[in-house]
Amino acid sequence: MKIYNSYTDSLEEFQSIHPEKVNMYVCGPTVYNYIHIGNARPVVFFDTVRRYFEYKGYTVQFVSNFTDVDDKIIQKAMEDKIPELELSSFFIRAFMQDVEDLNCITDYKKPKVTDYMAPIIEYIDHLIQTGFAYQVDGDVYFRVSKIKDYGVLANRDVDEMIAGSRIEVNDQKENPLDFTLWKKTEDGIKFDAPFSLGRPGWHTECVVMIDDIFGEEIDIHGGGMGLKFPHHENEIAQAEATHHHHVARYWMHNGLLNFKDTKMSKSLGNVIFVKDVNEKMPLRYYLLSTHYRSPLVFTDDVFSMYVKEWEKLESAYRSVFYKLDLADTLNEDIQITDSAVLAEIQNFEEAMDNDFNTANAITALQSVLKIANVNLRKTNNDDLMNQIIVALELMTNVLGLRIDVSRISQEDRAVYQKWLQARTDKDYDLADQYRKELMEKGIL
RNA sequence: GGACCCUUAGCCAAGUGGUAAGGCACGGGACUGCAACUCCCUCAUCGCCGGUUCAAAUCCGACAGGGUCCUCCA
Repeated sequence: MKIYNSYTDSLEEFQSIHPEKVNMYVCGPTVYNYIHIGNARPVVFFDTVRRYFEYKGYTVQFVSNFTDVDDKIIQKAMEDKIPELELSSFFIRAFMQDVEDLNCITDYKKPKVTDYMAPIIEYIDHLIQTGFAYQVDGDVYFRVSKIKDYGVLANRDVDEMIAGSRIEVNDQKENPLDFTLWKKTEDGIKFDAPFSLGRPGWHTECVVMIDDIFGEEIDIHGGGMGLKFPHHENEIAQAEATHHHHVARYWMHNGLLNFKDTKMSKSLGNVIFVKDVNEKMPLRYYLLSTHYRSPLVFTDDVFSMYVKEWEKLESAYRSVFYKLDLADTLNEDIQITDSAVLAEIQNFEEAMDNDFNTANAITALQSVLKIANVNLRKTNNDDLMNQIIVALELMTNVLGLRIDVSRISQEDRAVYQKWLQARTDKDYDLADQYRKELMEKGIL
């Protein structure tokens, strides 16, 4: 399979460091608010990446952090007059609820900055000892000039960045590009370190967590395009300083989500929270409808289109399922042998193998729906119908699209028989009554 | 000031040198007791201009429009 590596800006054949195993880390949220649908994009996408690797037979160790120490958290906590940890734990729970509602796998490791304070301090201290960092009046900065590859990930020329800077230079730094490892603070939660009473910078946590949990370079590091610079660049700089590798073999960055014509961001205030979107599966479907590296535009009209497509998927799947269930011929242990269905599974895998092209994978899914609908009214094709169910399940599992169906109860079966009988009797008033009941349950 | 990205039918979206996948909407049929669902058919020469090539949506250049980033902002 091929993955687009942001570090080299090219499509590369994926080769895991350890056979049959994928170690991946995705930058998680700073927990001071609910997440919006733009924040949900990497969450859903990298969950899908994980699912596909598992489908391919890999064991995936998936890690995603929570940044629970940060200026924004401190500020919000002060506004709300509650302790920082109370605020962050509230939004961690809210995040997990959203993640679960989006049908993401939730049993992954979720380290928090507050759990890693000692190793982070130790790590910063080590950088100072080795000359990669320096202290100025209680603050600690990373010495970027020591890293010769700095700027490779973000594809930036260091000299140009300095020349083009329009931001006021912090004259405490040796070099304007140096970034904060530790910040001496007056307000809010503070931690005791040899440098000062303060809090860590944002860029160190991921490196320390990855080192602690994986103990070596990992296969994949993911996150939003917006994190590429400076966050990921700085992670790499630190890893080069201490571990002499680039954190990950493959860096993956998803495109941002725009709301109408600008990006959706908390600071612009044009956000739609995940928790406020009722149609969670259509949301997931929408987020996967475009290749992950392309920008995605959200408007109500576009979203309603995906709500509709989702309903088509759901209704076709249910129709096939209930057809088999009513005939008592449901059999999900069947082998797929139908050439058309097999071809679509192959298309699906080829799409996913090609840098997780979920847009094309969805096309394969839709083709299976077509096969289902075309054959739904035919008889004596239970075998094919069962193969379709298996194929749909395979695809929707990889994409994380959950369709709720359950076996039809005895009572509903009776209603179904009565409906058929009433139609045979041409008693349409009665038939319509039964039909309404069955439709409300989604059986028809 | 600098770097990078995007522009495919009414809408969403694949496609990276060989004469435009798929979905939604529209229109025309079919099925149905009526309806819903579903099915069949129809629906674009790829922002604009110029260049390279036997051949370009796909490569190069200019222009227009949109977007992101440029030192503690996720």
